[in-house]
Amino acid sequence: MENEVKKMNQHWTDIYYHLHYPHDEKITHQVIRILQHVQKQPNVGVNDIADYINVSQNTASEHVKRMIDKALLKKSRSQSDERKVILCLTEKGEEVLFRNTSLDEEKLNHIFKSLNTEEKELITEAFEILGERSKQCLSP
Amino acid sequence: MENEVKKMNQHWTDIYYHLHYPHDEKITHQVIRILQHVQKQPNVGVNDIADYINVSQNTASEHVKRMIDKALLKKSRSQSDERKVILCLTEKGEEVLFRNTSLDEEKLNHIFKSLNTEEKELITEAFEILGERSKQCLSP
DNA sequence: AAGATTATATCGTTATTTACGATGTATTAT
DNA sequence: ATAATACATCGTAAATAACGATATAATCTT
Repeated sequence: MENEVKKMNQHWTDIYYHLHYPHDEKITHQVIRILQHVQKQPNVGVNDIADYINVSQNTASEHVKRMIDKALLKKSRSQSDERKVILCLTEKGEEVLFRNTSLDEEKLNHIFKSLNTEEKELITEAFEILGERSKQCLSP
Repeated sequence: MENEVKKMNQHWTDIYYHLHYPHDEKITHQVIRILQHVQKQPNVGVNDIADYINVSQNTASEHVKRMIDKALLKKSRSQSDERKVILCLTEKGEEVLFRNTSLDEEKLNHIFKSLNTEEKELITEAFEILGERSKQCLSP
């Protein structure tokens, strides 16, 4: 059981290493993590980011500012509370996040073409199950 | 088919978002990528890194220097050619890479416990297949 | 053996990033 | 009216990242 998990992680990192996009942009982990958080959680504000990446509020604010300057994020205010900022990804933000966390669709397609129907179904279903179950874990 | 791939990427990012370790260290993408490359490829030297992350040779050399200072990498020289540096990960390097690219074993274990035997086998096999096939793609 | 090539290292420099404490400014709550 | 909340900005400090130029040592070529 323990072992299954370790092997799976082995495959997980192999898959990412071989199938990720060539990420040529110079981007930090913090920025990626902010993009992820904004994409996956609703109504993320500056303080949520500070908590999530574990920095002070002003630092988070500056991250957000820089990311808006780079057109990765858009900012609006909550209707119910005008103090609160609501962030969302710009198209560019989506794209940068995609290129830095997803698998290369071309390569994936290539692999899928080499699989038989049974294997394809197997993989599709495995990811469906794991994707759903992961959401039920406590959010990070 | 195209659609299968897109859905899979959706699950891929969901899984990572929900199951990654809380990475508290401030680390750049470049450093992670260097760690990955050194771990997954044999006999990586300074120039290999420069090519891989697309920077000039001196920049790569300085990355390596900083990473050695931080005890993420170890350096030795090739026996057959004393000019060539051979890099490998220190234990700390392995650990940092693990915490920044793998899935949280505890969370994975928790999920595995909630799966029935059939689902477990499904997932295990899916990752085995995908892990193997990904290695046959052209290396990045 | 001299010169060229290769692999890496170092230096000087520049720009950007990252983070924090302190302080300021709206907006909402009491 | 005052306090609390959510965010923004300023000043500052340290680290990072990148490059061109130059240096060094090992290996290859002729």
